[in-house]
Formats: sequence, structure tokens, C-alpha cells
Amino acid sequence: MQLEKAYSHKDIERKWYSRWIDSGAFKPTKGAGPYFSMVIPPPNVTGSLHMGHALNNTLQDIMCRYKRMDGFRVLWVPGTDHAGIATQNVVERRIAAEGLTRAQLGREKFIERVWSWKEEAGNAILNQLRALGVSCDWAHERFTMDEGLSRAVREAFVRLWEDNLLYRAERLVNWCPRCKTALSDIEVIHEESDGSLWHIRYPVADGSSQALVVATTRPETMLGDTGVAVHPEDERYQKLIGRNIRLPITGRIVPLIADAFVDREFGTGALKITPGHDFNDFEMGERFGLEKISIFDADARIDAASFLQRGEAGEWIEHYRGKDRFEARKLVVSDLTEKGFLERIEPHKLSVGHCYRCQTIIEPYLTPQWFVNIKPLAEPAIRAVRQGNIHIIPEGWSNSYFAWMENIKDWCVSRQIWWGHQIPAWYCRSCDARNIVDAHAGDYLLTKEARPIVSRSVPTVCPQCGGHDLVQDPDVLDTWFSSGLWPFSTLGWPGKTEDLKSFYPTSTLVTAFDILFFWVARMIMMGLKFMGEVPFRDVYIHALVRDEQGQKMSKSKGNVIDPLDVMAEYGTDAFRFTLAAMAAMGRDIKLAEDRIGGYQNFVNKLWNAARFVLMNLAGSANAEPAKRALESTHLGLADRWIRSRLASTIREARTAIDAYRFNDYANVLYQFTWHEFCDWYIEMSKLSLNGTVGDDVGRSRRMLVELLEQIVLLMHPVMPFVTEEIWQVLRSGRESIMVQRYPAVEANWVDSEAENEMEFLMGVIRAIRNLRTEINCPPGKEIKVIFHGSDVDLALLRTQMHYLRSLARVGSADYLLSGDRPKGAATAVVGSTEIYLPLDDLIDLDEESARLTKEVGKIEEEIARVRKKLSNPDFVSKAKPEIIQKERERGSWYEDKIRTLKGSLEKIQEIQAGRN
RNA sequence: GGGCGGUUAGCUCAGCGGGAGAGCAUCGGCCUUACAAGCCGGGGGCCACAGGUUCAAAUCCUGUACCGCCCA
Repeated sequence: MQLEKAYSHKDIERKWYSRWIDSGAFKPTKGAGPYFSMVIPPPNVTGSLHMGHALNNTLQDIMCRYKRMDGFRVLWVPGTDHAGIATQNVVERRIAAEGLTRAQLGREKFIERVWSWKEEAGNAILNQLRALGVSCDWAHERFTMDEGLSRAVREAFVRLWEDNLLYRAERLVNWCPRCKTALSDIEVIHEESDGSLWHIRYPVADGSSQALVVATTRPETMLGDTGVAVHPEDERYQKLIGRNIRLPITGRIVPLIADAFVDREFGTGALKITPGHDFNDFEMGERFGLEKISIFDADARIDAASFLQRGEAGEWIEHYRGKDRFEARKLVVSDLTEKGFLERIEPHKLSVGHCYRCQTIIEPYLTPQWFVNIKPLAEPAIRAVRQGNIHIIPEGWSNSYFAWMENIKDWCVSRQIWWGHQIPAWYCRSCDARNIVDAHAGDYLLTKEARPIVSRSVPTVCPQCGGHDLVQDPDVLDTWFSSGLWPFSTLGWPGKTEDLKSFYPTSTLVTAFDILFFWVARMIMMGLKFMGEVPFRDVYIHALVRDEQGQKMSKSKGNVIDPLDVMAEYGTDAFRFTLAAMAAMGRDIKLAEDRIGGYQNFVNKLWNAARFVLMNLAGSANAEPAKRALESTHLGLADRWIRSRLASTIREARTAIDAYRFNDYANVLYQFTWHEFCDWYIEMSKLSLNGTVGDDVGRSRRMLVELLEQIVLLMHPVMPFVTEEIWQVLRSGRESIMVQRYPAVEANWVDSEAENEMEFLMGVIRAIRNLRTEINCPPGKEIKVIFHGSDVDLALLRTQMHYLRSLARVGSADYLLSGDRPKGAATAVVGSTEIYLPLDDLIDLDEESARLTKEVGKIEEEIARVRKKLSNPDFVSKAKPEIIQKERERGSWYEDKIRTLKGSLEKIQEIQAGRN
């Protein structure tokens, strides 16, 4: 069978993925092996593959393929997440294009539209994952809104309620006025922005002309001020503490309170207090019993009713009615200016919270919501990591985990959207009617006093009054509530399934740090709560993929590299290898495209090595031999060397992957394949194949095949496609490489004698090549070499002369144990062996003289360094003996070398002097 | 404001107590029948800066500068 001259990825990738699926190779194997399981971090169902997904899933796939080949019963669960707010936003935009709003459509119809969008777009990302070659078990594919997972959500909710870990209350929450829903704390992105600090004069309410000046970043909220605060020890305001203030515009009378929370350095040291629209003010308001006025409605427009209800009056109410936050700010500022209350405005940098889904500025907003009482869940989750039941890798991230978990606030889990798991709580229209407020289009709102009936199934009777008219809570749960259950809900919980028994806890979770709090922490809390056991043993946190400048890739910046484009251009294997090679721990990946090109060359190199091996088979080795050539006891030097190197490579590769050191894994294989197997072994094997070396051409062929097989087996987890193709082409009609055994170290392969001898031989070959270049000897021209050295070294060179001939173009060689060194020769030293290339008249003595002078200079520096070290009494007395020994050897090694080089240099200089 | 990480060859990055490395780029020489997506050889770095610990520091500690991230 012939291979194409260059590797062409397109056809080969398609072909193998569908064959793997058809053969069921992704399913967990039956048998006795230990279990290994992972759940995929579920991507948004309607999303598309980006670099982060590509890296994340490549690393997971490497783990899975490795473990599978290594005898584990592997389950990798794929699936998607319903991404409540994000998906709802997308569908809202789509219906807006038809001139519709979700309110017009109504809840039921709207949700139908979301489902149909999910059907339409929902398989894209999974197909993109398939293009990446992921070996997850598609029979286990799950979606957070599946019936099974929805049941898990209801069960979890009810259990939390029964255990008093869930409550409904009116709190200040992060409100997105565009999405019109509450968000949890971590769904708010804080960004530094340029704002202003407005200094406003607040008069004292005693008819005098006294006043104090407050500084604020949000003047519009003064319509909801219910107090002013200063630091209790602030001398500037001592006289005023306890007095009342008459607010400009509203004329409201509010107290001036003293609270140590106030930062005297900030602004004027006097703060306006708006408990209804600021988290810090809310807490201060609680401490001092200040009223909380909610001045905005759900759209963040001025809600005139909130003033009228508390009996306030005045033209200003109509003046501000219905204005949004930013219009209201302008109006307030212009009104204050007009009435002379605005002292000054100064530029000010401040951190502003934005909705992580739509970037709208968050409004702190007072509404009734559901909260998880998180402390009792967080404590065991902290312990699990602290005590080592879960390992976070790299360990540095555990600090972030602890910091967040130890300061965790109750988790707001209700969302005022429609796409998601509707909260399993009902309200009675008979006995609780006053708390159920009908809104437009059959919608209704619940007051903070509403009494929920929490139930696993739809209740038919009110336990209070026996009434039958029950309505369900209109809110849905935070998407992360369902993804927090993912490691066990995907395995069948709350059922008691075989999957759960076999595969929970899962082995490893592979994810990026940006969802450490969103997801990882919550899975740990939920896993411990509902399963009584951690959800995974290891959490491997990988880097974020950035662009070449280190910027986060984003559509708006236009710096996105689409993984699908990359795969199409360079091939999936090259792309995967690049990701693995760059996935060093604890650092972000700046993806440079030329790097991928470099690894594409590597794929091609491997391909051509396979082509070479195949071309030399001539059908003779295309059957499974009775005994492996690798086990033979009649091997030549090159064979023993490469076998020993293979053993080291296997050991290093396994060590690396077991420690999640994917970059080391990739580099070890790259180095061995290219720079040992291809550069040296294949070149040397050419002599065996043509009968120049060795006594058994058949065995040499089998060596090549077996070595190549070991290489593709080692490489398969990273580069599944090209390795499978090569595997199948080498010997036809056998099972997939996926189900083969991963190479293991064979102790008897290690052969340090062969490694040392080869090291020496390669050193000599390199030295001769180097000398040839330096003296401008044409590459094809055979040369004569004179060796001076020990009998052992010379004997080795004599027996390996064929390699010197083929790899260094040595035509003839003299081996001298003693005697004069040649006059006028290019010189090099390897170990204790001196190498001389006699220079003919045509060779430039000046060049060689200059080269040697430079070389001597370099070595003299080294010798000086070593001497300094060894003459330091502290070094000799305190350093480890083996270090001292090494340094001594190095010293004498350099001494020998420089003696030889100087000798040659002198001889050349003699000739030069004679000429002049 | 608090915390974490980074600064190593032109570029992208490994290394993290004992001789400064890789890939790409670059320079010189090669169409040597696996591979020009290749082969052979070379050049290039006071390992950000300043102190300290140590016999020994790119590597550990402290500080400074710049960059990035997380949390408030």
C-alpha cells in the first residue's frame, strides 16, 4: 500500500470519526478494569465552538483516550446547558425581528419558540466537538432541561427547602433592567469607568443657612435618599450629627447619622444614603432603621407611585415620572444647578457593575427572590478541598476557591425569565389571594409575603385552606443551579442507577478558572449535599486562550480565531498537538498561528516516517510476527539505543500525562519522534535495510514497524486521526488503535551502555559534520579523518565506521593510539577522542585558525569558571560531593580539550608563518 | 483598595537552587530515492531592575517598575 507524499487531513479525519462511533469505541468497556469518568463542562446549547472549548475538550479527550488504552473503563459524559438568560435573549432578538415581544407571545408560545431554536441550533456545537475528535459516549448525552435532569432540579430544590437551606425574601439584588431579572453576585461584571463625583449642598432643616456638602457618583438616586452619614469622629461635622437635613428637590427631611463605615477621605466625608439602590447604603439603612425607597420600576425608570404611596407631593414627581436612570441624572443635575445646590463636579473613576449577558448597567433593586442559605453548604465544601478529598491542580487556585467560599453570600437563585426550570413552588389563590397580584396578559406578581407551597409534583390542594386554585411561581431557577447537579444528574440521580454506582464520584474535572465559582464550587456543594460525596477527585484548571497580544478573544474585538478554521487549514491533529504543547500549567495561552503551522509540519514528518517504513516493508512484515523484534537479543547498537530511548520516552510520557503536564507530554513525544527516531534511527536503519549492517534484514524491518507502532500508540491521545491511519496502514485489517494497549516501560529495554556509545558516536558524527561545514568542504565529498584516542573509543569507531561513512561522509579513517598529531588539520574533541581533518592546500587555513581561536576562547572562559568554583574552599567543603565530582570531571574534560585545540592551532600557525 | 500571576533568544513559550532550552523566524550549505511542510550546520540571551539568603540564584526572599487577571 502506498501513502500520499504529504499528509492530507481532511478525508482521513471524517473517515475515522464515523468508524469509531460505529464500532462503539466510545462506550465504557466491560470487564475488570478500574473506572475512569468525567463529565464535560456543558457548553451553551445554542452556542458555537470557540478556542476555550477546543482546549478544554482536547485536554479531556487526551485523558480519556489515554485511560481507555491503559485499561480503564472510561465514561465521558457529553451534553449541553440551557443557558437561561443567554438563550432567552437570543430568541427575544429573533422574535423582535418579526416585530414581536415575548409578552405579546405569552409564556407558553415563547417557550415553544425557544425549544424550536434549540432544535435548530442545538446540535451545532456538538457537531463541532465531533470535528475535534472527542471520544465521549454520545449515548450518554444530556441536556440540563431533559426530563431526567429537570426531575433532579425539582428534587434538589425541595430537599433544600425541607432542610431550611432555601428561603424567599425581599432583598436588594443585582437587577438587569434590560433582561428584567435578578442576577447572582458573580453574574455581575465590574468594570472601571470614567464618571464624575457630584458635590451637592444639603441644607440643614432648621431654617438656618447651615448646610453640608455630600459627594456622590449617582446624583439621581437622591430622590430615594433617606439619610445622610458622616464618620462619628469627623471634626468637620460634629455639630451637625443628630440634626435633620432637608433634601433638595424632594424636600424630604432625613436624619444625619454617624457611622464608622463612612470613609472620611472619600469626597467630602459626607455620604447620602439610598438604601433602596446601593448595597452599602442598604446595610447602613438596616443598622439605623432607615426607610428603603425603591424609586425605579423594573425598567429602571422613575416610579412615581413610590413617592405618591408614601404621601409625598410636589411638581417634581410629575417632572421625573417615567424617566430612565440616565435621563433622571441629567434632570437632577440641571435642577440642582438651577437652584444653586450643585457645588462642583470632579472627574472620578469608579467601578460599575454590568450584566454578564447583555452588558447593561446593573441596578440594585429591591424585590422578593429565592435564596440558597449557602454557609451550611459551603463549609463542607471548603473542608473537602482543605482535607484533600478534592485536589485542585494547579494548587494555587485553591486559594481563590477558599477566598471566595469563605466570604460567600447567600445565592439568589430565582430569575425573572421564562426559559429554564420553573420554580416548584405554588401559591393559593384562596387563602393567600392578597399576595398574588395580577399583572397584564395573565401574568401575575407575588408579594414578599406570599406563602410558597414547595412540592416535587404539581399540588392540587392547598394544605392551609384546602383550596384548589393554585398558581405556580412564575420565576425560573438560575442555570447554574442545574449545572451544579451535573456530575450526578447526568448519571441518573435522583434515581439509584448503575451509572451512579460505577462512575460517581467522577475522576477528574477539566475546566478553566473563569467558572471556578460559577460552577466548580457549586458542584462541590451540591455533590456533598445530595450524594454525600465529592463530585470529582481532581479538578484540573487549565489556561484561558488569548490572542497573540494576550487579549481575551471576543467578537467585539474582532480578534477571534475560529477553531474550525484552524482545523480546516492545519488539520485537527496539528491543532490538538499545539493546544497540548502550549497548555503549560498556570499560564494563559497566547495562541500564535505560526506555531500551529510548526506542528502541522510535525504531523507531516510522522506521516513520512510511516511512509518510509511502509516502503521498506515490501509485504514482508505485514503480518503479526511470532516474536517482537523489540524483544530480540541480537540487536545492533542503534537498535539497542533506540529501544532504550523508547523506554525513557514511555516513562516520561506517562509521568507527564498522569500529572496533567500536557505540554511535557507533547514535547517528549515530539523530541523522540523527530530528533531521535527520524533524525538518527531511520537514517541508520537504511544501512540495515540494504544489508550493510546486521545479519537479519527482516528483523530490521520489524524493528521499524514496531517502533513506529509504539510511537503512534504514545501519540494517539493527542493526535487521534493520523495515528489511527498509520496504525491501520501498517498492518491491515486489525482493530482500532483506540482499543490497543498503551505502551508500558519494559525494564530490560533500558541499556545505558548503548546510550553512552551512541551518544559518543553521534557526538563524533556531529563534530565531523561541523568541521566539514566550517572548512567549506562540499557536502558530497568524502574525506579522510584521523582519530586519536583510547583503544576502547577507537574500537567503537572502527566497528561503527559504516555510520561515519553514511552520516558524515568519511571516506577513510586512521585510528591512532599515540604519536604525532597531524600538522595543519581542522580539529575537534569529543569526550577524550581527538578528531582531525587534514587540510589540503585548497582549504583555508586562516578560517580554521580563526575558528579554533574562537573555540579556545570559549573553553578558556569555561575553565576559568570551573577553576574559580573549585578553588573556593566553601564550595569544596559545603557543596554536595556529587556536584564537586561533576565539576572536577568537567574541568579536566575542558583541560584535555583545550590542550588538543591549542596544539592544532599552533601547528596551523606554524604553517601560516612559514608561508608568509 | 485587597489578592494572584507574569516579565527568559526577533516572536510565542518551557525551565523554577548546581553547565541558559524548545518551536517559529533568521543566516550559510544541500533537490543525499520518507519528508524542500525536508536535510546539515551556524548566529542570537548581564533570564525586567535593585537589594538579600546561599559555597552556589533565571530558579528562594524583600522591594521597585511595567503588563495581565480576580475580588471589593
